This record gives sequence, structure tokens and C-alpha cells, in this order.
Amino acid sequence: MKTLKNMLKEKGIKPTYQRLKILEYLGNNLNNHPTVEMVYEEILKDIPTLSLTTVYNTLNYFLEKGLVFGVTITGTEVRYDFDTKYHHHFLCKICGQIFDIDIKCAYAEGEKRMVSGHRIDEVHGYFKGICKDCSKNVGKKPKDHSSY
Amino acid sequence: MKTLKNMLKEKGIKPTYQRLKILEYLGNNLNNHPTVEMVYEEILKDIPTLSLTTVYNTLNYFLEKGLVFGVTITGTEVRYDFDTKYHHHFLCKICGQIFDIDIKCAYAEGEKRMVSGHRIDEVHGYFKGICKDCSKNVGKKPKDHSSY
DNA sequence: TTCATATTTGTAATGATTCCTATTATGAAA
DNA sequence: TTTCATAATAGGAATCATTACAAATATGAA
Repeated sequence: MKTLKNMLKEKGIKPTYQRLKILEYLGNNLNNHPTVEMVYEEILKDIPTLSLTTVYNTLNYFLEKGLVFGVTITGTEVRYDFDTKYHHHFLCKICGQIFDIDIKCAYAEGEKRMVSGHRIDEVHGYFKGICKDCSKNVGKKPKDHSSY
Repeated sequence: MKTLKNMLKEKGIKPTYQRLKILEYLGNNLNNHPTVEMVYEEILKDIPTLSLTTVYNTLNYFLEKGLVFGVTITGTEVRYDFDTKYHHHFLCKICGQIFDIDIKCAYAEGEKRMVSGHRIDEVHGYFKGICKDCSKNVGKKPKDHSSY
């Protein structure tokens, strides 16, 4: 089993305490697609001196090194995904939850590296709509989340 | 030929002067994917009293009514597309240009309206990388646009 | 131990967007 | 055509995510 420390070393990232904590948090929250704020608030419990800037710096650094993937589905903030296998995402306009979506896509799977003559580095596949659970409750409690 | 005024009326939108101007601008700039600021700056020439808020309000209203599509590919701002036929988008990390991409995608074409049990309202397919033109110049003039 | 360098911190600045309130335009009724 | 209620617009302040910057701290090699 690969340790977090080795994951960082392999990518040429010095494994500092805050970096390890941030990576650990992401690994433990694969379904959360946390915001910077969520990462910050949680790790603050362990590292009371933690700075929000450090979280931003670190996540941007991880992003550069390809350790995490930035999900920009909401349009207002970046959500972070521990970068394992690429997948699409679904944002529910009612509850705000983000779901991982696993569908066949030649571009997402890296089979196609070019499109219209342009070189592809990143693929972002986003769906927005009403999730399975919220569909059941449509009409019952019409919370307004139209901002999504 | 459908007039802009009728396009608005059909969607139940009162065709005010500023709304018509904004819609006209979008129709004349199908390849620009303009930002709010771009729309504002341009129309300001015709309507010197125009407020930035009006542009925001109007575009949000058009968005609600399905008259335009919001492209959130850069992650920092919304770009607007006159809503004709759905297509994917490519963002060049070097020059910042956004290209329309026409590829086969059952979800984008509306053949599939559901995914993993969730109801799809919007499909966003984004590619990021280096465009055809910038690929030629790689290594020559390494402008930093890493923020994309 | 010393020193250069990388990392972290905290605060201020930025930029897109929304909020709020006053003003102006519009369209129906009298 | 006037009057009035309502919708649209304007302008400035407020918000929120993110970045910039400078000072403090940690790290690791000599």
C-alpha cells in the first residue's frame, strides 16, 4: 500500500505536515468534492495555526502536479477531487450535491487526445439537473436553489 | 426571418431597448463567448446610461428563460452563448481563446435525458489544453496563462 | 551551528457577482 | 390624456472566492 508521504515524494512534492493532512483529508472524502473552505475548517481542528492561504497554495500546487482534479461545476467555487480515475460529475440544482458519474466517454478515458486539432490536457464533463432523491420530493418542499 | 423582438416575446420577455441590444450583441458575436464586461463595454457605446447591473440582470433572465447558455469553462467568470444548438467548448491555456467543439455526444444532443437515475437539465462538455495555433508556437513565446 | 531556501502565515487587495434602494419607464384603467 | 401600479433600470455598497504580498517560521545541506 502506497503511503501518502510516498505519493507526494513521487510527484516531487516535499511532504510537509499541512500537505499530508490536506492529502489525507481528500483521500478520506472521495465523495464530498470539498471546497477549500471545507478542507480548511476540518484541518483547522488538527492544526490551529493553519492559514487559509496555505490550503489554497497547497491545492493549487497539487493541481499543477496532477495529484488532484479541480471540479468547477458550480461556477462559483472549485471543488477538489483526489485524482484517481477520471469521471464526470452531476450537480443537483435542488440539494446542491455533486455526484460522480461513470459513463463511457472516449475523451474522458484518454483514448482521444486531440479534438478539432487542439491538444487535450483536461476533460470536464458536467451535468446539471435534479438528482434521483430530489426528483421524488419535487413539489413538496420547493427550496430555492436556483443559483446553481 | 425571426426578429429579435419576437424571440423575446415568444419567451415571455418584455422587449426593452437594453434587452434587445444585449440580445443583438450576442447574436453578432457567436464565436466570442463574451463576458458580462464585454457585453457591457460594447453596448455602453450605444446606451451611455447603461448599468452593469442591468447586463447581469438581463443575462441571468435570459439564462432562466433558456435564451442563452452559460459557459463556465474558465472557472472565474461566466461566458455567454446565444443558445442555438448545443456544443462542447475548448479553452486554450495559452491564448485563453474558447473554441466551439462539435462532436458526437448522446447526452449533449439530448438523446439521453437521464444519467445514473438523475434528470439532466444541462450538459457542459469542456476541454482544456493547447489550441492548434498555439501548439505551433510552443517554446517560442512562453506567455504565462497558467491561471486557466 | 549557520545560512540559503522553501513553506507557512495573516492581512490586504482583486474581481466577478449580487444586493439594495432610488429613479425611471411602461401600460392599463379612469 | 392624466393617474397609478408595476416592471425595469441605474448606481453604489456589500459579498464571496481567490490571489498578492510581505513577514515569520521551518528545513536541510554545508
